[in-house]
Amino acid sequence: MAPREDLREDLVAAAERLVARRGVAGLTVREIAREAGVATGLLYKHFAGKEELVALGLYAHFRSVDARLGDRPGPAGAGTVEANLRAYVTRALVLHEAVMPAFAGLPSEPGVRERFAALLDPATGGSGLREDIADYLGAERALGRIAEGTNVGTVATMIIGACHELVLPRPHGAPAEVPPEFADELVETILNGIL
Amino acid sequence: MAPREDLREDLVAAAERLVARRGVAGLTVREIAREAGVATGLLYKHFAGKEELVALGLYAHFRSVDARLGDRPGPAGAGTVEANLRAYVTRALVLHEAVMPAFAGLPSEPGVRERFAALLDPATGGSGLREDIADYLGAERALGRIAEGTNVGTVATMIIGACHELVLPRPHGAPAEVPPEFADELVETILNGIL
DNA sequence: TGTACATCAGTGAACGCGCGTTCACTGATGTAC
DNA sequence: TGTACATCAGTGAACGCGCGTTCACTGATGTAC
Repeated sequence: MAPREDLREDLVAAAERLVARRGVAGLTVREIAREAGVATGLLYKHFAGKEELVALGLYAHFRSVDARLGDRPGPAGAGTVEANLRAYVTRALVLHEAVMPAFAGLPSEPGVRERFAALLDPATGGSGLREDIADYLGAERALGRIAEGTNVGTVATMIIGACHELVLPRPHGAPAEVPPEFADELVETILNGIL
Repeated sequence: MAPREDLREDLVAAAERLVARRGVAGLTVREIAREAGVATGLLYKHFAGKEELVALGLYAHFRSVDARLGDRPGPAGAGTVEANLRAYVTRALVLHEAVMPAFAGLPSEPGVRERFAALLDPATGGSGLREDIADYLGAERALGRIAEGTNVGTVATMIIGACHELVLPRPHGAPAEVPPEFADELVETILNGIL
């Protein structure tokens, strides 16, 4: 039989589709092989085992969503801080909505989590967006466009955390839907406070 | 053999200890039975199955942590808004730190999640703390101690989300440690903004 | 009080299942002559 | 070109394992006489 040179990529792509569709929890090698249209055993000719393949599929999904986000907001100094922050909030919401279901099952799969972490850029550690926001705010602070005493790390955590929280599945089934004015309200509060 | 009247409670307590120690992911009925000091089969004389028992153990853990938190901050109008909010942030941090590891595996166990959700007060839906904070802020707003236009739901989401985010396990192993000044910084930003 | 029996809380080996993984096999292709 | 053979990508039944669940059994207790 003729060798398929791209079979490794096909298998990763199959895993990626399944991860995007149903998350890492409960995936089976038989399912992935069926999705790729090959026999189960073939998988072990290309990967150390299920965990490596699933981690690669998850990573591919993550990268794909990240790439779809387009250019980063900013740079600092351009436009208004308000508009830039709103763009970052929207970015965080889209990222979390697209990626959350896939990641939900990760804590139950320590092997996959470790392999996935090893694939991430060690510098950013996978929380790239949080660092992006903190860096952006640090630059604005240096330009004097936000308060001197601002703790940019805390603010970045608040923004990411609020998006995360909003998208998180509630105990009763599906996550609450995101109110359309959420990004506006969030940025307004961050900029002006509530006093 | 003499019937043990409190065996049902013993089994739930055993499940609670294991859930608190290692989370819901990967628990086995044999483990729970061993922890309770009884034979595996006995479990099925008291519960519909593993999922019911684990859900009850998780609920007991949740209630136990919640009870340990003590009285709610507030009421609105008393003390300063700053001090009250700081108390709520501390409360949210403690709750998340104590409860997060146990809940981490829930998305992979839909049966347990459903049974757990059914145990929660249908009114609060398990996000009781978020509602508490929103209610508190609503009352302060009515008293004129915070800005009239404040969207209390968004602010509550930001507070809970930031605590959640901070406590969440990172891709690389354990969660980042909580900086001691985090609560102060968070409240300061919420109150005054960053402009 | 003593004895025979019924009850039933509790036991734990056994069952069925689905999983990740292995491995003896297949058959199309490339090569030697 | 035709033929015999080696190669090796790909197959999928079979294996071993751990799981949730079941069920025939045990033996201490309560009861009847």
